[in-house]
Amino acid sequence: MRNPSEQNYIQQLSIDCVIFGYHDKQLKVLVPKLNFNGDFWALPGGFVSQDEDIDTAANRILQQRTGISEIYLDQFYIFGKAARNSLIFMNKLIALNPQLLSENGQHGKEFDWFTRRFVSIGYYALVDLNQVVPEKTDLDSSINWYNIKELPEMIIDHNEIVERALNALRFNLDEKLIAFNLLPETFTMKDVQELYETIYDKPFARNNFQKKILDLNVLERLEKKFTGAANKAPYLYRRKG
Amino acid sequence: MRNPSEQNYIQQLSIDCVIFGYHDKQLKVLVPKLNFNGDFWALPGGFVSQDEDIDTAANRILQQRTGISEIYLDQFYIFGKAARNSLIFMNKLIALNPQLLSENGQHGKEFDWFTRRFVSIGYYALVDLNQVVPEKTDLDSSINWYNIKELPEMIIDHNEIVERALNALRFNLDEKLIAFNLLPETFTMKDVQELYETIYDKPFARNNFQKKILDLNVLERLEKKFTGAANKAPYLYRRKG
DNA sequence: ACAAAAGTGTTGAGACTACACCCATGT
DNA sequence: ACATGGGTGTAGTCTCAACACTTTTGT
Repeated sequence: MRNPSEQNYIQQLSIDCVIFGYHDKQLKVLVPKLNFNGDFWALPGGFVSQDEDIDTAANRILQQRTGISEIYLDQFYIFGKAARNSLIFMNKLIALNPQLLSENGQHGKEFDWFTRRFVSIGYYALVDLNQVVPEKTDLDSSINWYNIKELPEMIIDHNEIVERALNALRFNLDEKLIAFNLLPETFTMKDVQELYETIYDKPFARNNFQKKILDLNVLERLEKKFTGAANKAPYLYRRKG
Repeated sequence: MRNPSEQNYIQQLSIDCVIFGYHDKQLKVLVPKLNFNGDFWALPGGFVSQDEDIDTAANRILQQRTGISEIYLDQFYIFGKAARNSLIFMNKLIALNPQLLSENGQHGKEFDWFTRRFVSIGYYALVDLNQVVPEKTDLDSSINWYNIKELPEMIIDHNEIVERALNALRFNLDEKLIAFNLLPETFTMKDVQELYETIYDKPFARNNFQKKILDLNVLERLEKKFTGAANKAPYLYRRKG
Protein backbone atom coordinates (compact mmCIF):
# COMPACT_ATOMS: atom_id res chain seq x y z
CA MET A 1 0.00 0.00 0.00
CA ARG A 2 1.34 3.38 -0.91
CA ASN A 3 1.36 6.15 1.61
CA PRO A 4 -2.35 6.89 2.12
CA SER A 5 -1.60 10.50 2.97
CA GLU A 6 -0.54 10.98 -0.63
CA GLN A 7 -3.58 9.28 -2.09
CA ASN A 8 -6.75 11.10 -2.91
CA TYR A 9 -8.71 9.71 0.00
CA ILE A 10 -11.37 11.27 2.18
CA GLN A 11 -9.54 12.32 5.30
CA GLN A 12 -10.32 10.97 8.75
CA LEU A 13 -12.78 8.46 7.33
CA SER A 14 -11.97 4.77 7.28
CA ILE A 15 -13.66 1.47 6.64
CA ASP A 16 -13.17 -1.53 8.89
CA CYS A 17 -14.33 -4.94 7.77
CA VAL A 18 -15.28 -7.91 9.88
CA ILE A 19 -14.93 -10.85 7.50
CA PHE A 20 -16.82 -13.84 8.84
CA GLY A 21 -16.05 -17.37 7.77
CA TYR A 22 -17.22 -20.71 9.07
CA HIS A 23 -15.34 -23.95 9.43
CA ASP A 24 -15.44 -26.96 11.69
CA LYS A 25 -18.33 -25.68 13.81
CA GLN A 26 -16.49 -22.47 14.51
CA LEU A 27 -17.22 -18.93 13.46
CA LYS A 28 -14.00 -17.29 12.28
CA VAL A 29 -12.82 -13.78 11.55
CA LEU A 30 -10.05 -12.93 9.10
CA VAL A 31 -7.48 -10.75 10.87
CA PRO A 32 -4.12 -9.54 9.57
CA LYS A 33 -1.15 -8.95 11.84
CA LEU A 34 0.79 -5.80 11.14
CA ASN A 35 4.29 -5.96 9.75
CA PHE A 36 6.14 -4.21 12.58
CA ASN A 37 8.04 -5.20 15.66
CA GLY A 38 5.51 -5.91 18.38
CA ASP A 39 2.22 -7.74 18.27
CA PHE A 40 -0.29 -5.53 16.52
CA TRP A 41 -3.45 -6.91 15.01
CA ALA A 42 -5.99 -4.79 13.14
CA LEU A 43 -9.14 -5.54 11.19
CA PRO A 44 -8.79 -5.37 7.41
CA GLY A 45 -9.57 -1.82 6.53
CA GLY A 46 -8.94 0.99 4.18
CA PHE A 47 -10.01 4.37 2.97
CA VAL A 48 -12.49 5.86 0.56
CA SER A 49 -11.34 7.54 -2.63
CA GLN A 50 -12.85 10.86 -3.57
CA ASP A 51 -14.66 9.36 -6.54
CA GLU A 52 -15.71 6.10 -4.93
CA ASP A 53 -19.00 5.07 -3.26
CA ILE A 54 -18.40 3.80 0.26
CA ASP A 55 -19.98 0.47 -0.69
CA THR A 56 -17.58 0.23 -3.61
CA ALA A 57 -14.66 1.00 -1.32
CA ALA A 58 -15.72 -1.74 1.07
CA ASN A 59 -16.03 -4.16 -1.83
CA ARG A 60 -12.57 -3.22 -3.08
CA ILE A 61 -11.02 -3.73 0.34
CA LEU A 62 -12.72 -7.08 0.74
CA GLN A 63 -11.71 -8.26 -2.70
CA GLN A 64 -8.09 -7.33 -1.99
CA ARG A 65 -8.05 -9.44 1.15
CA THR A 66 -10.13 -12.42 0.07
CA GLY A 67 -9.74 -12.64 -3.70
CA ILE A 68 -13.54 -12.91 -3.98
CA SER A 69 -15.32 -10.34 -6.11
CA GLU A 70 -18.99 -11.03 -5.40
CA ILE A 71 -19.19 -10.85 -1.67
CA TYR A 72 -22.06 -10.39 0.75
CA LEU A 73 -21.52 -7.34 2.89
CA ASP A 74 -23.54 -5.10 5.08
CA GLN A 75 -22.85 -1.74 6.61
CA PHE A 76 -23.80 -2.09 10.26
CA TYR A 77 -22.53 0.81 12.37
CA ILE A 78 -20.46 3.98 12.42
CA PHE A 79 -17.77 4.25 15.04
CA GLY A 80 -17.21 7.88 15.82
CA LYS A 81 -15.93 8.42 19.35
CA ALA A 82 -13.70 11.47 19.54
CA ALA A 83 -11.00 9.36 21.18
CA ARG A 84 -10.85 7.02 18.19
CA ASN A 85 -7.30 7.61 17.11
CA SER A 86 -4.14 5.60 16.82
CA LEU A 87 -2.03 7.59 19.26
CA ILE A 88 -1.55 4.79 21.76
CA PHE A 89 -0.92 2.37 18.97
CA MET A 90 1.53 4.72 17.24
CA ASN A 91 3.45 5.37 20.44
CA LYS A 92 3.87 1.68 21.16
CA LEU A 93 4.72 1.14 17.53
CA ILE A 94 7.45 3.74 17.49
CA ALA A 95 8.88 2.63 20.79
CA LEU A 96 9.36 -0.79 19.23
CA ASN A 97 10.21 0.45 15.75
CA PRO A 98 12.38 3.56 16.18
CA GLN A 99 13.57 3.36 12.58
CA LEU A 100 10.10 4.57 11.52
CA LEU A 101 10.89 8.00 12.87
CA SER A 102 13.96 8.49 10.73
CA GLU A 103 12.16 7.10 7.71
CA ASN A 104 9.11 9.29 7.92
CA GLY A 105 9.89 11.93 10.47
CA GLN A 106 7.66 12.28 13.50
CA HIS A 107 5.98 15.21 11.85
CA GLY A 108 5.85 13.71 8.40
CA LYS A 109 2.69 13.53 6.40
CA GLU A 110 2.08 9.88 7.07
CA PHE A 111 2.44 10.27 10.81
CA ASP A 112 -0.01 13.15 10.78
CA TRP A 113 -2.44 11.16 8.69
CA PHE A 114 -2.46 8.16 10.97
CA THR A 115 -2.51 9.85 14.35
CA ARG A 116 -5.57 11.92 13.66
CA ARG A 117 -8.97 10.91 14.90
CA PHE A 118 -10.86 8.62 12.51
CA VAL A 119 -14.54 7.98 11.98
CA SER A 120 -14.89 4.43 10.78
CA ILE A 121 -17.66 2.71 8.89
CA GLY A 122 -18.17 -0.87 10.06
CA TYR A 123 -18.98 -3.49 7.44
CA TYR A 124 -19.36 -7.17 7.98
CA ALA A 125 -18.87 -9.70 5.21
CA LEU A 126 -19.96 -13.32 4.93
CA VAL A 127 -17.78 -15.58 2.83
CA ASP A 128 -17.34 -19.23 2.04
CA LEU A 129 -14.09 -19.76 3.87
CA ASN A 130 -12.95 -22.40 1.38
CA GLN A 131 -13.09 -19.97 -1.50
CA VAL A 132 -10.96 -17.36 0.24
CA VAL A 133 -7.26 -17.06 -0.46
CA PRO A 134 -6.24 -14.62 2.29
CA GLU A 135 -3.91 -11.98 0.92
CA LYS A 136 -1.50 -9.86 2.89
CA THR A 137 -0.90 -6.26 2.02
CA ASP A 138 2.53 -4.66 2.33
CA LEU A 139 1.56 -3.64 5.84
CA ASP A 140 0.83 -7.18 7.01
CA SER A 141 3.19 -9.80 8.35
CA SER A 142 0.44 -12.42 8.32
CA ILE A 143 -3.28 -12.81 7.79
CA ASN A 144 -5.21 -15.62 9.45
CA TRP A 145 -8.60 -16.89 10.40
CA TYR A 146 -9.20 -16.66 14.13
CA ASN A 147 -11.95 -18.34 16.06
CA ILE A 148 -14.22 -15.50 17.14
CA LYS A 149 -13.88 -16.64 20.73
CA GLU A 150 -10.09 -16.56 20.55
CA LEU A 151 -9.40 -13.28 18.81
CA PRO A 152 -6.12 -11.52 19.52
CA GLU A 153 -6.27 -8.15 21.20
CA MET A 154 -6.55 -5.67 18.36
CA ILE A 155 -5.78 -1.97 18.12
CA ILE A 156 -8.13 0.81 19.12
CA ASP A 157 -11.72 -0.50 19.36
CA HIS A 158 -11.49 -3.29 16.81
CA ASN A 159 -12.51 -5.97 19.30
CA GLU A 160 -15.66 -3.98 20.04
CA ILE A 161 -16.30 -3.65 16.32
CA VAL A 162 -16.29 -7.44 16.00
CA GLU A 163 -18.74 -7.73 18.88
CA ARG A 164 -21.14 -5.31 17.28
CA ALA A 165 -20.75 -7.05 13.94
CA LEU A 166 -21.71 -10.34 15.54
CA ASN A 167 -24.78 -8.76 17.09
CA ALA A 168 -25.77 -7.29 13.74
CA LEU A 169 -25.22 -10.67 12.09
CA ARG A 170 -27.45 -12.40 14.62
CA PHE A 171 -30.07 -9.71 14.24
CA ASN A 172 -30.17 -9.94 10.46
CA LEU A 173 -29.72 -13.67 10.02
CA ASP A 174 -33.39 -14.61 10.04
CA GLU A 175 -34.58 -11.44 8.43
CA LYS A 176 -32.31 -11.49 5.41
CA LEU A 177 -31.62 -15.22 4.95
CA ILE A 178 -27.93 -14.60 4.62
CA ALA A 179 -26.49 -17.55 6.53
CA PHE A 180 -25.97 -19.57 3.37
CA ASN A 181 -23.25 -17.15 2.30
CA LEU A 182 -21.07 -18.77 4.94
CA LEU A 183 -21.55 -22.26 3.50
CA PRO A 184 -20.25 -23.96 0.34
CA GLU A 185 -22.58 -24.17 -2.63
CA THR A 186 -24.11 -27.42 -1.48
CA PHE A 187 -24.65 -28.47 2.10
CA THR A 188 -26.72 -30.72 4.29
CA MET A 189 -29.39 -29.59 6.70
CA LYS A 190 -27.09 -30.60 9.52
CA ASP A 191 -24.49 -28.16 8.19
CA VAL A 192 -27.03 -25.37 8.32
CA GLN A 193 -28.12 -26.30 11.80
CA GLU A 194 -24.59 -26.45 13.15
CA LEU A 195 -23.91 -23.07 11.58
CA TYR A 196 -26.92 -21.53 13.30
CA GLU A 197 -25.98 -23.17 16.58
CA THR A 198 -22.50 -21.73 16.27
CA ILE A 199 -23.68 -18.23 15.47
CA TYR A 200 -26.31 -18.08 18.20
CA ASP A 201 -24.26 -20.24 20.56
CA LYS A 202 -27.25 -22.35 21.50
CA PRO A 203 -28.76 -25.65 20.36
CA PHE A 204 -31.81 -26.05 18.11
CA ALA A 205 -34.17 -29.03 17.89
CA ARG A 206 -33.38 -30.99 14.75
CA ASN A 207 -36.86 -31.59 13.36
CA ASN A 208 -38.18 -28.14 14.08
CA PHE A 209 -35.08 -26.53 12.66
CA GLN A 210 -35.43 -28.49 9.43
CA LYS A 211 -39.06 -27.44 9.12
CA LYS A 212 -38.27 -23.81 9.77
CA ILE A 213 -35.48 -23.67 7.19
CA LEU A 214 -37.42 -25.54 4.51
CA ASP A 215 -40.45 -23.33 5.10
CA LEU A 216 -38.30 -20.38 4.11
CA ASN A 217 -38.63 -21.80 0.62
CA VAL A 218 -35.21 -20.68 -0.54
CA LEU A 219 -33.52 -24.08 -0.82
CA GLU A 220 -33.78 -26.77 -3.44
CA ARG A 221 -33.16 -30.37 -2.53
CA LEU A 222 -30.51 -32.21 -4.56
CA GLU A 223 -29.30 -35.79 -4.47
CA LYS A 224 -28.30 -37.58 -1.30
CA LYS A 225 -24.83 -37.35 0.10
CA PHE A 226 -23.32 -40.78 0.74
CA THR A 227 -20.42 -40.50 3.11
CA GLY A 228 -19.93 -44.21 3.70
CA ALA A 229 -21.18 -43.85 7.25
CA ALA A 230 -23.51 -46.50 8.59
CA ASN A 231 -26.62 -44.37 8.60
CA LYS A 232 -29.23 -42.81 6.41
CA ALA A 233 -27.69 -40.49 3.85
CA PRO A 234 -28.71 -36.84 4.21
CA TYR A 235 -29.92 -34.78 1.27
CA LEU A 236 -27.79 -32.05 -0.13
CA TYR A 237 -29.35 -28.62 -0.56
CA ARG A 238 -28.52 -25.57 -2.58
CA ARG A 239 -29.93 -22.05 -2.68
CA LYS A 240 -32.62 -21.56 -5.23
CA GLY A 241 -32.04 -19.18 -8.12
CA MET B 1 -23.41 29.76 12.00
CA ARG B 2 -19.87 30.82 11.31
CA ASN B 3 -18.14 29.72 8.16
CA PRO B 4 -17.73 25.98 8.68
CA SER B 5 -14.59 25.93 6.59
CA GLU B 6 -12.91 27.95 9.32
CA GLN B 7 -14.11 25.73 12.14
CA ASN B 8 -12.19 22.74 13.33
CA TYR B 9 -14.56 20.22 11.80
CA ILE B 10 -13.88 16.85 10.24
CA GLN B 11 -13.87 17.50 6.53
CA GLN B 12 -16.31 15.91 4.10
CA LEU B 13 -18.27 14.35 6.95
CA SER B 14 -21.72 15.62 7.84
CA ILE B 15 -24.66 14.65 9.99
CA ASP B 16 -28.23 14.83 8.73
CA CYS B 17 -31.10 14.53 11.18
CA VAL B 18 -34.64 13.39 10.52
CA ILE B 19 -36.61 14.84 13.41
CA PHE B 20 -39.93 13.06 13.77
CA GLY B 21 -42.88 14.59 15.52
CA TYR B 22 -46.51 13.55 15.79
CA HIS B 23 -49.63 15.65 15.83
CA ASP B 24 -53.22 15.26 14.77
CA LYS B 25 -52.81 11.71 13.44
CA GLN B 26 -49.96 12.79 11.23
CA LEU B 27 -46.28 11.96 11.34
CA LYS B 28 -44.26 15.10 10.82
CA VAL B 29 -40.67 15.97 10.00
CA LEU B 30 -38.99 19.22 11.00
CA VAL B 31 -37.44 20.81 7.90
CA PRO B 32 -35.79 24.21 7.57
CA LYS B 33 -35.90 26.24 4.39
CA LEU B 34 -32.63 27.85 3.42
CA ASN B 35 -32.23 31.58 3.57
CA PHE B 36 -31.47 32.25 -0.11
CA ASN B 37 -33.40 33.24 -3.18
CA GLY B 38 -35.03 30.11 -4.55
CA ASP B 39 -36.81 27.28 -2.83
CA PHE B 40 -34.20 25.16 -1.11
CA TRP B 41 -35.09 22.82 1.70
CA ALA B 42 -32.54 20.72 3.56
CA LEU B 43 -32.67 18.45 6.58
CA PRO B 44 -31.26 19.90 9.77
CA GLY B 45 -27.64 18.96 9.73
CA GLY B 46 -24.18 19.89 10.79
CA PHE B 47 -20.62 18.81 11.18
CA VAL B 48 -18.48 17.01 13.70
CA SER B 49 -15.80 18.83 15.67
CA GLN B 50 -12.40 17.23 15.99
CA ASP B 51 -12.89 16.66 19.70
CA GLU B 52 -16.53 15.60 19.59
CA ASP B 53 -18.15 12.15 19.50
CA ILE B 54 -20.50 11.79 16.55
CA ASP B 55 -23.38 11.06 18.93
CA THR B 56 -22.55 14.25 20.82
CA ALA B 57 -22.51 16.20 17.58
CA ALA B 58 -25.91 14.83 16.62
CA ASN B 59 -27.24 15.76 20.05
CA ARG B 60 -25.84 19.27 19.74
CA ILE B 61 -27.41 19.76 16.32
CA LEU B 62 -30.76 18.50 17.56
CA GLN B 63 -30.69 20.66 20.64
CA GLN B 64 -29.96 23.72 18.53
CA ARG B 65 -32.99 23.07 16.36
CA THR B 66 -35.51 21.85 18.92
CA GLY B 67 -34.44 23.38 22.22
CA ILE B 68 -34.71 19.94 23.82
CA SER B 69 -31.63 18.57 25.53
CA GLU B 70 -32.62 15.00 26.32
CA ILE B 71 -33.69 13.65 23.01
CA TYR B 72 -34.14 10.16 21.68
CA LEU B 73 -31.95 9.58 18.67
CA ASP B 74 -30.60 6.71 16.72
CA GLN B 75 -27.91 6.43 14.10
CA PHE B 76 -29.51 4.46 11.27
CA TYR B 77 -27.43 4.65 8.09
CA ILE B 78 -24.47 6.27 6.44
CA PHE B 79 -24.91 7.85 3.04
CA GLY B 80 -21.75 7.64 1.01
CA LYS B 81 -22.39 7.72 -2.73
CA ALA B 82 -19.52 9.34 -4.57
CA ALA B 83 -21.97 11.66 -6.29
CA ARG B 84 -23.18 13.03 -2.94
CA ASN B 85 -22.16 16.64 -3.33
CA SER B 86 -23.89 19.96 -3.48
CA LEU B 87 -22.76 20.95 -6.96
CA ILE B 88 -26.21 21.03 -8.50
CA PHE B 89 -27.57 22.80 -5.47
CA MET B 90 -24.72 25.31 -5.42
CA ASN B 91 -25.09 26.06 -9.13
CA LYS B 92 -28.80 26.73 -8.79
CA LEU B 93 -28.10 28.71 -5.66
CA ILE B 94 -25.54 30.95 -7.29
CA ALA B 95 -27.65 31.42 -10.40
CA LEU B 96 -30.35 32.81 -8.13
CA ASN B 97 -28.02 34.52 -5.66
CA PRO B 98 -25.15 36.02 -7.67
CA GLN B 99 -24.13 38.24 -4.78
CA LEU B 100 -22.75 35.16 -3.05
CA LEU B 101 -19.92 35.05 -5.55
CA SER B 102 -18.68 38.51 -4.77
CA GLU B 103 -19.08 37.93 -1.04
CA ASN B 104 -17.15 34.69 -0.89
CA GLY B 105 -15.47 34.33 -4.22
CA GLN B 106 -16.18 31.30 -6.31
CA HIS B 107 -12.89 29.85 -5.23
CA GLY B 108 -13.13 30.93 -1.64
CA LYS B 109 -12.74 28.54 1.25
CA GLU B 110 -16.43 28.27 1.92
CA PHE B 111 -17.29 27.44 -1.65
CA ASP B 112 -14.64 24.74 -1.72
CA TRP B 113 -15.90 23.34 1.55
CA PHE B 114 -19.49 23.01 0.42
CA THR B 115 -19.01 21.72 -3.10
CA ARG B 116 -16.90 18.76 -2.15
CA ARG B 117 -18.36 15.33 -1.83
CA PHE B 118 -19.79 14.57 1.62
CA VAL B 119 -20.32 11.37 3.51
CA SER B 120 -23.27 11.86 5.80
CA ILE B 121 -24.35 10.03 8.92
CA GLY B 122 -28.11 9.69 9.17
CA TYR B 123 -29.75 10.07 12.58
CA TYR B 124 -33.41 10.02 13.34
CA ALA B 125 -34.86 11.67 16.43
CA LEU B 126 -38.21 11.23 18.14
CA VAL B 127 -39.60 14.23 19.97
CA ASP B 128 -42.76 15.40 21.64
CA LEU B 129 -43.80 17.97 19.09
CA ASN B 130 -45.42 20.16 21.74
CA GLN B 131 -42.16 20.58 23.61
CA VAL B 132 -40.24 21.69 20.56
CA VAL B 133 -39.61 25.33 19.85
CA PRO B 134 -38.21 25.14 16.32
CA GLU B 135 -35.19 27.38 15.96
CA LYS B 136 -33.78 28.77 12.76
CA THR B 137 -30.07 29.11 12.26
CA ASP B 138 -28.58 32.02 10.35
CA LEU B 139 -28.82 29.91 7.23
CA ASP B 140 -32.57 29.36 7.51
CA SER B 141 -35.43 31.51 6.34
CA SER B 142 -37.97 29.28 8.06
CA ILE B 143 -38.25 26.00 9.88
CA ASN B 144 -41.49 24.05 9.90
CA TRP B 145 -43.11 20.74 10.56
CA TYR B 146 -44.14 18.99 7.36
CA ASN B 147 -46.44 16.04 7.07
CA ILE B 148 -44.19 13.17 6.00
CA LYS B 149 -46.45 12.54 3.04
CA GLU B 150 -46.20 16.15 1.91
CA LEU B 151 -42.52 16.90 2.23
CA PRO B 152 -41.02 19.53 -0.05
CA GLU B 153 -38.39 18.43 -2.51
CA MET B 154 -35.11 18.72 -0.64
CA ILE B 155 -31.54 19.02 -1.81
CA ILE B 156 -29.30 16.12 -2.77
CA ASP B 157 -30.70 12.84 -1.40
CA HIS B 158 -32.49 14.22 1.65
CA ASN B 159 -35.86 12.85 0.62
CA GLU B 160 -34.31 9.40 0.38
CA ILE B 161 -32.78 9.88 3.82
CA VAL B 162 -36.26 10.48 5.26
CA GLU B 163 -37.55 7.33 3.59
CA ARG B 164 -34.79 5.25 5.09
CA ALA B 165 -35.33 6.88 8.46
CA LEU B 166 -38.99 5.92 8.37
CA ASN B 167 -38.09 2.35 7.53
CA ALA B 168 -35.61 2.26 10.40
CA LEU B 169 -38.24 3.73 12.72
CA ARG B 170 -40.78 1.08 11.73
CA PHE B 171 -38.19 -1.62 12.12
CA ASN B 172 -37.16 -0.51 15.61
CA LEU B 173 -40.52 0.53 16.98
CA ASP B 174 -41.53 -2.79 18.49
CA GLU B 175 -38.01 -3.85 19.34
CA LYS B 176 -37.00 -0.77 21.28
CA LEU B 177 -40.34 0.53 22.61
CA ILE B 178 -39.56 4.02 21.45
CA ALA B 179 -42.93 5.17 20.18
CA PHE B 180 -43.76 6.93 23.44
CA ASN B 181 -41.05 9.47 22.73
CA LEU B 182 -43.41 10.94 20.15
CA LEU B 183 -46.23 11.43 22.66
CA PRO B 184 -46.72 13.85 25.55
CA GLU B 185 -45.96 12.62 29.04
CA THR B 186 -49.49 11.27 29.53
CA PHE B 187 -51.67 9.82 26.83
CA THR B 188 -54.61 7.52 26.28
CA MET B 189 -54.45 4.11 24.68
CA LYS B 190 -56.26 5.53 21.69
CA ASP B 191 -53.45 8.04 21.25
CA VAL B 192 -50.92 5.21 21.14
CA GLN B 193 -53.01 3.23 18.71
CA GLU B 194 -53.48 6.17 16.36
CA LEU B 195 -49.75 6.81 16.50
CA TYR B 196 -48.97 3.23 15.52
CA GLU B 197 -51.58 3.32 12.79
CA THR B 198 -50.01 6.48 11.45
CA ILE B 199 -46.48 5.14 11.48
CA TYR B 200 -47.34 1.81 9.90
CA ASP B 201 -50.10 3.27 7.77
CA LYS B 202 -52.50 0.46 8.60
CA PRO B 203 -55.26 -0.14 11.15
CA PHE B 204 -54.98 -2.25 14.30
CA ALA B 205 -57.77 -3.99 16.21
CA ARG B 206 -58.56 -1.95 19.30
CA ASN B 207 -58.79 -4.68 21.94
CA ASN B 208 -55.82 -6.65 20.69
CA PHE B 209 -53.71 -3.54 20.41
CA GLN B 210 -54.47 -2.57 23.98
CA LYS B 211 -53.52 -6.01 25.19
CA LYS B 212 -50.29 -6.00 23.23
CA ILE B 213 -49.19 -2.61 24.51
CA LEU B 214 -50.12 -3.32 28.12
CA ASP B 215 -48.34 -6.67 27.96
CA LEU B 216 -45.15 -4.78 27.20
CA ASN B 217 -45.33 -3.80 30.84
CA VAL B 218 -43.78 -0.38 30.37
CA LEU B 219 -46.82 1.75 31.08
CA GLU B 220 -48.49 2.72 34.33
CA ARG B 221 -52.17 3.52 34.41
CA LEU B 222 -53.11 6.88 35.88
CA GLU B 223 -56.48 8.51 36.51
CA LYS B 224 -59.19 8.76 33.88
CA LYS B 225 -59.33 11.55 31.39
CA PHE B 226 -62.71 13.28 31.37
CA THR B 227 -63.17 15.19 28.17
CA GLY B 228 -66.82 16.04 28.60
CA ALA B 229 -67.75 13.69 25.79
CA ALA B 230 -70.77 11.48 26.25
CA ASN B 231 -68.89 8.25 26.64
CA LYS B 232 -66.76 6.26 29.02
CA ALA B 233 -63.64 8.19 30.01
CA PRO B 234 -60.39 6.57 28.89
CA TYR B 235 -57.51 6.02 31.27
CA LEU B 236 -54.37 8.07 30.98
CA TYR B 237 -51.07 6.25 30.85
CA ARG B 238 -47.46 7.22 31.43
CA ARG B 239 -44.18 5.43 30.88
CA LYS B 240 -42.96 3.60 33.94
CA GLY B 241 -39.72 4.68 35.57
C1' DA C 1 -29.82 -57.76 13.28
C1' DC C 2 -27.96 -53.65 14.84
C1' DA C 3 -26.38 -48.84 15.71
C1' DA C 4 -26.28 -44.35 14.03
C1' DA C 5 -28.21 -40.53 12.01
C1' DA C 6 -31.80 -38.64 8.91
C1' DG C 7 -36.66 -37.87 7.80
C1' DT C 8 -41.43 -37.25 9.26
C1' DG C 9 -45.61 -36.90 12.26
C1' DT C 10 -48.25 -35.45 16.40
C1' DT C 11 -49.42 -33.03 20.34
C1' DG C 12 -49.69 -29.15 23.55
C1' DA C 13 -48.65 -24.41 24.91
C1' DG C 14 -48.54 -19.77 23.87
C1' DA C 15 -49.41 -15.80 20.66
C1' DC C 16 -52.27 -13.46 17.70
C1' DT C 17 -57.02 -12.53 15.41
C1' DA C 18 -61.79 -11.79 15.17
C1' DC C 19 -65.92 -11.45 17.20
C1' DA C 20 -68.81 -10.35 21.02
C1' DC C 21 -70.24 -8.26 25.13
C1' DC C 22 -70.25 -5.14 29.04
C1' DC C 23 -69.36 -0.56 31.24
C1' DA C 24 -69.04 4.38 31.96
C1' DT C 25 -70.39 8.99 30.49
C1' DG C 26 -73.17 13.17 29.17
C1' DT C 27 -77.37 14.41 26.85
C1' DA D 1 -83.12 5.73 28.23
C1' DC D 2 -79.83 6.27 24.79
C1' DA D 3 -75.79 6.85 21.81
C1' DT D 4 -70.97 6.85 21.98
C1' DG D 5 -66.71 5.11 22.77
C1' DG D 6 -63.67 2.53 26.22
C1' DG D 7 -62.62 -1.82 28.63
C1' DT D 8 -62.68 -6.79 28.78
C1' DG D 9 -63.61 -11.79 27.65
C1' DT D 10 -63.57 -15.79 24.64
C1' DA D 11 -63.18 -18.97 20.83
C1' DG D 12 -60.53 -20.13 16.67
C1' DT D 13 -56.26 -20.10 14.18
C1' DC D 14 -51.39 -20.05 13.70
C1' DT D 15 -46.70 -20.70 15.28
C1' DC D 16 -43.30 -23.05 17.65
C1' DA D 17 -41.24 -26.31 20.86
C1' DA D 18 -41.05 -31.07 22.64
C1' DC D 19 -41.78 -35.68 22.14
C1' DA D 20 -42.15 -39.91 19.47
C1' DC D 21 -41.73 -42.83 15.67
C1' DT D 22 -40.07 -44.48 11.10
C1' DT D 23 -36.56 -44.95 7.41
C1' DT D 24 -32.13 -45.54 5.49
C1' DT D 25 -27.34 -46.91 5.56
C1' DG D 26 -23.02 -49.87 6.37
C1' DT D 27 -21.21 -53.24 9.42
